[in-house]
Amino acid sequence: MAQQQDLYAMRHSLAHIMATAVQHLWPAARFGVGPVVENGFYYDVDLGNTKLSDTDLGTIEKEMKRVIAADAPFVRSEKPIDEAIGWAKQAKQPYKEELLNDLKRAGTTIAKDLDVDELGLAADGDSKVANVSFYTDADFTDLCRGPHVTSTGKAGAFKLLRVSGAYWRGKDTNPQMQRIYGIAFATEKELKEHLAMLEEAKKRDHRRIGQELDLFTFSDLIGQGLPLWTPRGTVLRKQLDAFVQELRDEYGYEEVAIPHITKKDAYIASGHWAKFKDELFKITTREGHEFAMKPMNCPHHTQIYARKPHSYRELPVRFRETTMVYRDEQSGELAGLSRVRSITQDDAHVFCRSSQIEQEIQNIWDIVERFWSVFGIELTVRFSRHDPANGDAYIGDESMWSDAEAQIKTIIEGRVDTHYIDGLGEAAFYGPKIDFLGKDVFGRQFQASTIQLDFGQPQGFDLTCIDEKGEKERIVMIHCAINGSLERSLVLLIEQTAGRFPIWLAPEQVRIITVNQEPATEQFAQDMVVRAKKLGIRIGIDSSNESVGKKIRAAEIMKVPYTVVVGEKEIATSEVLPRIRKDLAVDAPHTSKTVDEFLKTVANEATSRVHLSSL
RNA sequence: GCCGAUGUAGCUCAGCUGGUAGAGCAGCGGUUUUGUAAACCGCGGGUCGCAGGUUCGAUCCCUGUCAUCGGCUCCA
Repeated sequence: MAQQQDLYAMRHSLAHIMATAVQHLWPAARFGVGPVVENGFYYDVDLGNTKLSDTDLGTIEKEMKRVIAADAPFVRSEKPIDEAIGWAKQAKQPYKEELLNDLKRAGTTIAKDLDVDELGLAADGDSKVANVSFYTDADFTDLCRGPHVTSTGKAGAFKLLRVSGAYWRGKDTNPQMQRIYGIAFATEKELKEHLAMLEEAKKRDHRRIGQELDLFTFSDLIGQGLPLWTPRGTVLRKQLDAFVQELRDEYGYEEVAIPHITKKDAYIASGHWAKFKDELFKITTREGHEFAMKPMNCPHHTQIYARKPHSYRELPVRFRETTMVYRDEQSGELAGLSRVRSITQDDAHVFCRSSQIEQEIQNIWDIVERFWSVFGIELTVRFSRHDPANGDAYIGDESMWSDAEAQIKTIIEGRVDTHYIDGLGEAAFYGPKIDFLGKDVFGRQFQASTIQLDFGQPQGFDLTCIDEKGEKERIVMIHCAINGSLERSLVLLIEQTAGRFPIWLAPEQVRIITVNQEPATEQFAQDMVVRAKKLGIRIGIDSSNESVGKKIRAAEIMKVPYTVVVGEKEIATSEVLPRIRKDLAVDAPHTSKTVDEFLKTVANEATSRVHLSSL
């Protein structure tokens, strides 16, 4: 614990040292905030027209090393708030001045967009700020609560990684500052280890593996954020989806199918038009009607529900469909498969009575758990609730929201106790959500599975059932996606496995390698393929005129689970000695089997959805 | 969309401050008939992302544009 605090102080101190260096190099620099983040720190600076590029990082690092070598002490001081504001004015630090003014006005129970750590609060929990604290090192003084190391020489090992734009206080209507990022550790050794780990992470990047294993591609001609799935990648998608369908079938979901466009009217009724009209791909027909590519499936599904009256006895009605939706995301947000414009949702909608909400959510959560546990992937639960301070962003009244959220909270706490993130302001505009967050190989978090409660669309589309008294009753909708999107699932899956997919997922499960090109060998291999295909095994042959060693290597690189070399020996004995991919071979010795035995084993494994081989 | 960086063969990359491009792997052809992570020889392949401009001449300099990467913002 003490060590963690030390590291925090080091990183925080490095942020100040970096600011010191920046001030030396660009005396007119105006500073924003400079907090500690995971593995390091950053500082937001405004250098006017000077734009930093990566080459400036070296210059800043050099100056930082000079500041560190001087080993200047960090000195704490305190000023009354008004005096502090005067200081900021005099020092020509408008951003600090703004923060101090906010602090004076709002006290310590400050607006949430203020970074508390960055403010020089002298006393915690006091609603009226009397004094604020400052830290000075060398010739740089900054508003800051601390703590810091005692002197600049004790700041530890660091490296500046990058510079990027960042809006002042996170608002895109504010001026953009330059954010300089660094990582820092107590020792050089730990720093090196972290850098090595980042290099390792790059090798698992789904974009790289997607290319190496030939899973998907992008084309400038087709467009940004529109992945094209190769035969191998398509196998992965189909298998994932089949798994979800299988799970959902157990819980009474029925498959439906809808067109990919719709009239704009559907989104006006759902409420999406008002909020998301700029993010729709719009289509104007030759007769001047406005259509849009569907950005979600709920309005379509509501109309399937609404085709006829429903008795309360039929409820819950559960529709599922895996289909693409299209969203015109801003170009700068697109990234590999984790953010795309054509999103494959394994979407489902439950139409039910209020009294059925809890059971339905529990069932969905069961599916989510059963799905992800097969891959050994643990997701973080987030309770995504509305922000009462931002009422305009949501439909419905406050009491509806607080009731729904209370219900969801009880469910969450019943399942994970306190192990969830409180997502204030993360709700959908129509209702609270339970989101399941995954992390990519670089630690970037994004939503995968999601369960969403919706009171808005049943109203917008006037969805009802006939209750026990023969009267119309307003129903509730639950939206859920287990994968979230197949694209995002594949990010998690590819990076988790580094492309070493379990057998049931592997695009190519068995590869036959011929020793020579004799007709008898070819024939033996072909026979094996025919038998394998009958068992539903995905099998390939490499009968190219290359050495066995080279062909083995090629199969290894493609992470094929089973490689079988066939030649005179196999023809003579009708037995094969399968080579098993290393990660699968842990508890599966390489032993000879007859061809039929071998293929049967593979076929069993291919349906069992277990990770490890039991051959 | 905003800030910064990058864009050379299918892939990974080289190309010295302007004189129209190279390597390895992959591919194709041949020799070889191969036994569990790279046989040997040869060949083809690039309007240097695209479009303008400057210049006698542009992969290299300038402008625009498209795409990728890292952040910011956004995410039904």
